[in-house]
Amino acid sequence: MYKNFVIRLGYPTQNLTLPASTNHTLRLSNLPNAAKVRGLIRENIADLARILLWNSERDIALFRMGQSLIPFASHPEFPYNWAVEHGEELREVGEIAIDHGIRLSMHPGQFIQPASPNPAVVEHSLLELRYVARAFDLMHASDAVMVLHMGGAYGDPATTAARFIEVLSQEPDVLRYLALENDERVWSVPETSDTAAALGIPAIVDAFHHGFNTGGLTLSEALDLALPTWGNRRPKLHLSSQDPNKRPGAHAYSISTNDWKLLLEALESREADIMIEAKSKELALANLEIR
DNA sequence: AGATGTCAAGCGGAT
DNA sequence: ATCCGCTTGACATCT
Repeated sequence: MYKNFVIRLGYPTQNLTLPASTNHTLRLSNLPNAAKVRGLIRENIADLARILLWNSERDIALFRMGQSLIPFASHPEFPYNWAVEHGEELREVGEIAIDHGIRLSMHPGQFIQPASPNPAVVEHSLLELRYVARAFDLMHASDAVMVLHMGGAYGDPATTAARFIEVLSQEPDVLRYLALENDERVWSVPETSDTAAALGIPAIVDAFHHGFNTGGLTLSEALDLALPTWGNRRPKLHLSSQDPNKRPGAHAYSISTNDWKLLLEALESREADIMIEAKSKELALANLEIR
């Protein structure tokens, strides 16, 4: 049914209307309390199921799960084998997504630095990426996307990009889901697209970040470069708007009409899955006219 | 009871 | 040289 839409929309982490969150977590000091951890994970999975059903009733075809779906999943002190104990629950919630044609994603955060010169940071980062791949596997989420920034450049972007490629080329399980997103300071679309191409994976254009760090490209040119990296998969994009009362780069409550119009114009008739990153989460989708 | 500050992790940039 | 922001919920500690 969703194939009828050229543009599909989604939102991250939580639903304010229900309300429901896939990002319930706990303090590290409480991690030894396995009963507490189990309960939180079941709460995240139950809320994910509620969100997926809510989305399906409104033809919302994308959802980004919270990175704490399994809190501290990659931490060495995690108290039990989460993939075994929650495997069936993850399979069941994954089936809801499949049944309703909803594409899932996750977005490991700023501490994930696979190109770090520090081997310990690289290893922690890989553990986190493998957690995401494992969760997707257990959910049978074959079209899911693991969205990642390339992290620091350590004063030498070319060498760092080469190291990023070298490290991740050893991670076939991660590469099946991984996509590289441009950021507002360090890595622009031409750089993420080149790195992604070298790894045989796609690049996500974040239209808002692109405005701060264009790499010399218009938005339209950036899309021309990144969209083909998706091959025959539906391309993913990110969109957000500037909060007028906060520092440059801060996400607004909703999407400005102009930003939406500019992205649609740059896309022309091409299809895309657009993740809407707004403080008002699912509420921000209501004003966006899709084709 | 309610408000506040801190919590695993790493970067780049502002000051 | 130090600090802040990235994002959000949990929760220890305070009033």
